[in-house]
Amino acid sequence: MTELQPARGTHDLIGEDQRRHHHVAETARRIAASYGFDEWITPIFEDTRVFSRTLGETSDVVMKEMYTFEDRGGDSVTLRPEGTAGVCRALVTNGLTQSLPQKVFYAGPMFRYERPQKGRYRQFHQIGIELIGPSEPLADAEAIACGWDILKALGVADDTVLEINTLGDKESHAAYRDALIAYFAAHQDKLSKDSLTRLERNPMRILDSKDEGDRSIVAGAPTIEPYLTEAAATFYAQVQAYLTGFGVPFRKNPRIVRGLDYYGHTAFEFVTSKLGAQGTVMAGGRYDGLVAEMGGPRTPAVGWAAGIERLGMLMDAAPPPPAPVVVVPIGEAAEAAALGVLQALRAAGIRAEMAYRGNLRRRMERANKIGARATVILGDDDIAAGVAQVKDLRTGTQDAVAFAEIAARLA
RNA sequence: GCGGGCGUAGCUCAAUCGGUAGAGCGCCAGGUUGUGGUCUUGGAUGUAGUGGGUUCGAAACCCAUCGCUCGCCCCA
Repeated sequence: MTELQPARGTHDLIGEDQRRHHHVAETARRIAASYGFDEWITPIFEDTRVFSRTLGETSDVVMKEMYTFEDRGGDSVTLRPEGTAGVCRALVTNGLTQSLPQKVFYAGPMFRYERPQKGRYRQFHQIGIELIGPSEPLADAEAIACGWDILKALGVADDTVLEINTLGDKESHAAYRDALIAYFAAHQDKLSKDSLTRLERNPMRILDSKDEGDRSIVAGAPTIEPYLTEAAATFYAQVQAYLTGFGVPFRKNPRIVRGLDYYGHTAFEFVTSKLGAQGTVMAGGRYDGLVAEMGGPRTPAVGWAAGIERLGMLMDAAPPPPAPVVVVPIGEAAEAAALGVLQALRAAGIRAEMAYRGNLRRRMERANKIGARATVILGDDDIAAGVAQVKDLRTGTQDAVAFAEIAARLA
């Protein structure tokens, strides 16, 4: 490969791509702020243990998907594969476990070493929120409502459905897990090869197998509800009641699972059918066990994360940048006067550009091409008279405006 | 990590059976050196992803490699 290319799974965000990206992040930031979330900016790389600790031993495979390397001092660091672990680490290292609740919003790049697919990259970007402290089911519903509002504001809510499930508390979860293993073990002969290995290392994952044959077996598998303790069942019912109270439509999906131990109770995903196999657009749940694994006191928390690229692909179009005003001097003498006009426009908050080169016709063409809404044409006669020709490129009308009034005229 | 499809101009894409590469758009310049959009005339651009092989001859066939894409695995 002689020509330089972006590294595999990375991409440049330019033009429309950048605008979509920015619009997703800004919209999320604004709406999260209205819910009382403050933005945290945590490091893009962390001590590898920040992630390995939370991922536990399920994950000799998972470790292979992280960007982990030794720095020059011999310490193992990892480019963050997700946002929650870093936020929990920051909560602990900043002593904020004494100041709960903390309502955190974040946005930024994440890194996973995997095979790129539609909406799935090695460097990608996520937005997310974490509501740390409350153990009440109202917090779960509020986090979800915030996510729903963001999807609505982005115009993607119509193509998206919220699916919720409960993972129960420890007791419920253990009982359900045993029941599932017993069920699938009884159907071992009909399970796919992949699911047989799942049965060994991560039986819950059989529930979202994509294999045709597995699906019919999964269809008959037990759901968690009969195994819920009374407390867990009540919690789940309350989450649903609050969601209804917030006006968030949802569908129960007993097949939603989470791989790691620190998850419990609520698990949810916003799903679209418009992105092929990568249909989950926002996912989250309650993780009361994570802060403790980070070395802090046991602290309840709930949150979600969403891929900016995926949301950007679902959006109709990003709002276009404001149309500029172009200042067009005719001749060298006029250029000096044009600089003053240009800066006056900018000072008034108007997006203004200078037409650098070519004859008048060329400069007008240029202005038109970049989508200018108006041009301010400055000739020697005009300058002598203290005016400029302000031409509206949409209507084609043009008239002389005194220097001092140009900015107000174009505001 | 595994499997399918694809890779030709800045972009979107053509080219019969293997005979030495084209269109549209865009770009640049002129028609019009004080007025854009429409019109019109002309112009530039390709290491055919890369490397190897078969052949008198390869964009086309074969192998490898890189990248993109769709799916699987995984999904914190």
